Amino acid sequence: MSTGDATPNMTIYINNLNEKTKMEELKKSLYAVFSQFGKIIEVLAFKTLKHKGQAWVVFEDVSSATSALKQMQGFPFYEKPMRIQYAKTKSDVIAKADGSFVPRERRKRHEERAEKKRREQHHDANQAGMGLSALYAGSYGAAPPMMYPGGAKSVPEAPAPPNTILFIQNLPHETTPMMLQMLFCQYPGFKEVRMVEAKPGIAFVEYGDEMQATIAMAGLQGFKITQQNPMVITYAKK
DNA sequence: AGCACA
Repeated sequence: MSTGDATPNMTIYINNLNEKTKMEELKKSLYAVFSQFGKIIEVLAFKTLKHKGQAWVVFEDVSSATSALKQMQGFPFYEKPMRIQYAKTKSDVIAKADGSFVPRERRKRHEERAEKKRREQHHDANQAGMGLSALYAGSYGAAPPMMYPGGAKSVPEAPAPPNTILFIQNLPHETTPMMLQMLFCQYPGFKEVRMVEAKPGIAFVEYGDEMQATIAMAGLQGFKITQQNPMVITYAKK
């Protein structure tokens, strides 16, 4: 039972990203889906052959990285499930901040004539903006692959396009609308929870717009009300 | 598959 490979780190390493996604778009979207777990200091991605399909998200603290890793594991992103690990080493931004940064050997670049920056600039993580429209482009509403250690399987469900209404499945039968409200109202734009008496185990949750619904889905995907019941969230059919 | 520091 491998619990994951690396030891906890403020930075998560993500691979299996869609390599067709353009860099700025990718970074913005990563920022958009991960900032719910805590303050993000930096998002890094590179287009070089060796680093395509990979990214690093640097959080302000490890607990954010840990919940991001757990909650977003396997999350469908540009039509591919994210694979997330802790980064193997400390990010430079962090090392610079805590004084442990030592400049590494130059990469093998024949040209290194300009050593430029001598003052570190602090990235203000607030300028990320809403990059979520990008997410909607890919068909992103399909039921995500469930890979929860609890072993519950997802209910097969036809892919639905983004919607302001989320469809929640695999709830324990004792779930009440109030319980769901407490969970879902944490996310901006929350409007209401609807449950159908005749159909236990499912619910509908509505948000003001699709972007808000998407954030809530990402945040609560797989959330377990009981150990046996990781919730499965998809967009409701229109 | 591939762990960097635009």
